[in-house]
Amino acid sequence: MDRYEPLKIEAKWQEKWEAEQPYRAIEKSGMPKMMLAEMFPYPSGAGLHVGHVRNFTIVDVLTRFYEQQRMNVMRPFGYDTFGLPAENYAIKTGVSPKAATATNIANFRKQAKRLGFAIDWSREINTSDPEYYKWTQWCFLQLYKKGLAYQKESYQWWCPEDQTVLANEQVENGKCWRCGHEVEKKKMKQWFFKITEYADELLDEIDALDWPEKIRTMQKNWIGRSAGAEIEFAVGSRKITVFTTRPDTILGATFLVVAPEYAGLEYIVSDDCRDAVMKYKADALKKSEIERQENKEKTGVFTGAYAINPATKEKIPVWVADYVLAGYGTGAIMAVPAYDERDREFAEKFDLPIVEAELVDRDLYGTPKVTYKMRDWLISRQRYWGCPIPIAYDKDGNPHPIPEDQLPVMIPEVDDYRPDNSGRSALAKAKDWLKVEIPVTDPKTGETHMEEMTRETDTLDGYACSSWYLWRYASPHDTEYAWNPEAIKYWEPVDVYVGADHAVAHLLYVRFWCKFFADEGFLPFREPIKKLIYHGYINAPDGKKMSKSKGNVIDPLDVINDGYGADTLRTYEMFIGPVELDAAWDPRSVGGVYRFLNRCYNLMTSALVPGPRPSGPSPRADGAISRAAALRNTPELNTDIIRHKTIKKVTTDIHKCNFNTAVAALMEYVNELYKVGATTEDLVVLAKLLKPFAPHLASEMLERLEADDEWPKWDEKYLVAENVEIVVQVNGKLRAKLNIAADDAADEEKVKELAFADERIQKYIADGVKKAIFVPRAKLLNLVV
RNA sequence: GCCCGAGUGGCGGAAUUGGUAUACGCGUUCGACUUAAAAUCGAAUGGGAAACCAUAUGGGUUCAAGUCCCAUCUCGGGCACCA
Repeated sequence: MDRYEPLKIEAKWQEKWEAEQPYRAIEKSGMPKMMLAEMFPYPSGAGLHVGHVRNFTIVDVLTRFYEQQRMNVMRPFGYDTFGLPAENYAIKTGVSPKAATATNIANFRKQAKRLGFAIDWSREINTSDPEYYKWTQWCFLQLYKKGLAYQKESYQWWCPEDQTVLANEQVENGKCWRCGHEVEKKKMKQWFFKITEYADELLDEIDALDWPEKIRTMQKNWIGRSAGAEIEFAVGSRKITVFTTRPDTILGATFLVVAPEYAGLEYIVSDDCRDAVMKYKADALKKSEIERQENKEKTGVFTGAYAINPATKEKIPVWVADYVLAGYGTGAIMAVPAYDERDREFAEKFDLPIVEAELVDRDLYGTPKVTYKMRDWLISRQRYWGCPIPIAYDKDGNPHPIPEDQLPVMIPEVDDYRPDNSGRSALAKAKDWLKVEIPVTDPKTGETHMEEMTRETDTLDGYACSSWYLWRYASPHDTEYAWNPEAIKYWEPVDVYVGADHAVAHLLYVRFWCKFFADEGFLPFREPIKKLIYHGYINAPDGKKMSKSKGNVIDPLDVINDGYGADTLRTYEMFIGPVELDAAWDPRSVGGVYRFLNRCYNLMTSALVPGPRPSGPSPRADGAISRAAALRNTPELNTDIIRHKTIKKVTTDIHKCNFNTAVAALMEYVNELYKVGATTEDLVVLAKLLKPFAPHLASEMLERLEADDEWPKWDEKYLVAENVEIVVQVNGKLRAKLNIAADDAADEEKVKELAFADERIQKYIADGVKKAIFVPRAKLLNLVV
């Protein structure tokens, strides 16, 4: 007996796809293009997890859906390979990050192929490949040339465990996003990208994007624009400039507060207060972010200095307190305890005056100023396994860019991957590599000579590598350009981008780089991603996060190899719930999806067997199929209506990314076909609609049915039934359903006549009907008694 | 604390502009097939004997409310001294 054996079918089709590579994307002018991508994975040693499968399957369903509609589709694939896990593994085992990465990529590729994704494998990229990071360095140099990559000495987040600085976006609740260790503040000279240059545009254009509101709100909050004013307060011969959003409250400003890290603090502090202020500053710097958050009790000390309020001309004291943040505004505020809750709390604690003053004109004493919460993006990392920053220093310590023709700056081979104790990465251990000859032009004579310099030993934040990879997909092997201008013009921006993480960091950085490279004339668009699908996580059956330590991890490859196959896994993960919500894995529901695919297969085989239906018991298909077969071809029971209804439902559901209800509609269709019998046309349509979810089974069905996979169209004429059901309510309650001819259903008088004559209705309307509301659109009649 | 989002059967979840609540799947029960089990197929499945009552709770608007309005409770997410 022919039965559904997913592992056999899937092996057959995967072999065929491997040999034929049918998903190559080729530019075809005049043909509408559709480019789709997932947030490329970090290939860990553990292999694919169920979350990857959800992510990649969403992209695959859409890819196949558009491909079947004969759009010119590109669905590339790549690996985000720099980062701490590979480096820490190297420190522990001595296996080089390069070798470990190669092994992990091979495993990921194999597993992705086992899931049957419609990937153009010729467009595979890897951020730690020198052919790739050469261009990451090129991007850095473009930003450097325009002053958007710069060095600054300031207090930075430092992770003592990973021995590296971190960007603001990589500190979560005062802890390192990678290892969870508490972070500290450390004063260091570091490289930054000037993302704040684009703060306004990043904010203003976000609402025009087809992105989930949640992400747009998070980005807006992160950028955090506030309009206010800067006001100068004289302090002896010096001055303190404060930022305020309420310059109109200046008459109530009874003291100033500066942050502990405030740059001019040591110059204004009086001698008798100096010890107390310096001690307070030292304590504040030592405090971890966690401690600062836990203790919101106001603390602070008087500096001994007084400022002149420019509005009242009164002398007001200057305090230092850690509730004022060094990095925001000017690091100094005018405290108006009558209007600001925090200032009031501080004033009450330290017995400072609170004055309920009148408001003044906003522009009277200050200059208008817009401030952002977002800071510039700190990109230096004191780690080995990253993209080297293409910079060298002369003997005076001045930075010089590595000339573009010397790229890539290769990562040197070392024996020990540990950072050295001086706060430098392991790159510092490659003594020969450190020395480099850089051409220097004398500004006076215009002559160029070579000068020996020392290379930068910091590497770039991995987010830099992922800030441009979507463009590399357009021309992944180009040796002349980071992205080929013609290819980028055809394929991009990305039409659909799918992911579950990086709401602010990555998704803000790609927008920033896009705007910069558009300004430089390298990109013909200013937003890189048209539509973003942000899907939920898949949790363990107990609803908790899957984790190795809890032992509740579901391995997708186990699900496949248990006999369910990739089609069941894929379809299940689309059926699991609304795409944007988290879902809990349910092993029994996986079985339900398997049964559904099995029913699809049996429907086909029983229809394809010529002659009388198989009789008697059989392993998978028996009586009901026979009955369905017996009903087939009986003209009264044609399936045109349900077929067209299903085409419409599945098509519109996929457009709306309602994958769970699309699968439900297919299940409903199969259930119907089991009852009334399937025509060949029904089976072909079923296979076509099923293909995005279960491509192996669907391909097998289409082959046996000798049909192509072109997406079917529905015809509205089949959706208009000859008879319709009219709902009759009495006082809003369902009392009867009338099955009447479609022509009569639009006729109010006719419907009423039939309803009044219906015995189920008569008993409710014996005392007369006050009002009758007929809604043809809803096919509903409501009688008010 | 502030800003969003969500509360629907035993469970995951469906329900155009307000218009038949509970699609689909799981689970459960019964039946067919089988020596038996599994698998498969079929039937039933919100509660209640019924009238009726049910979409977190209490009000409101409406001929009609899961959907709109007000209040309350619970859960989830984001931000968190941003002046």
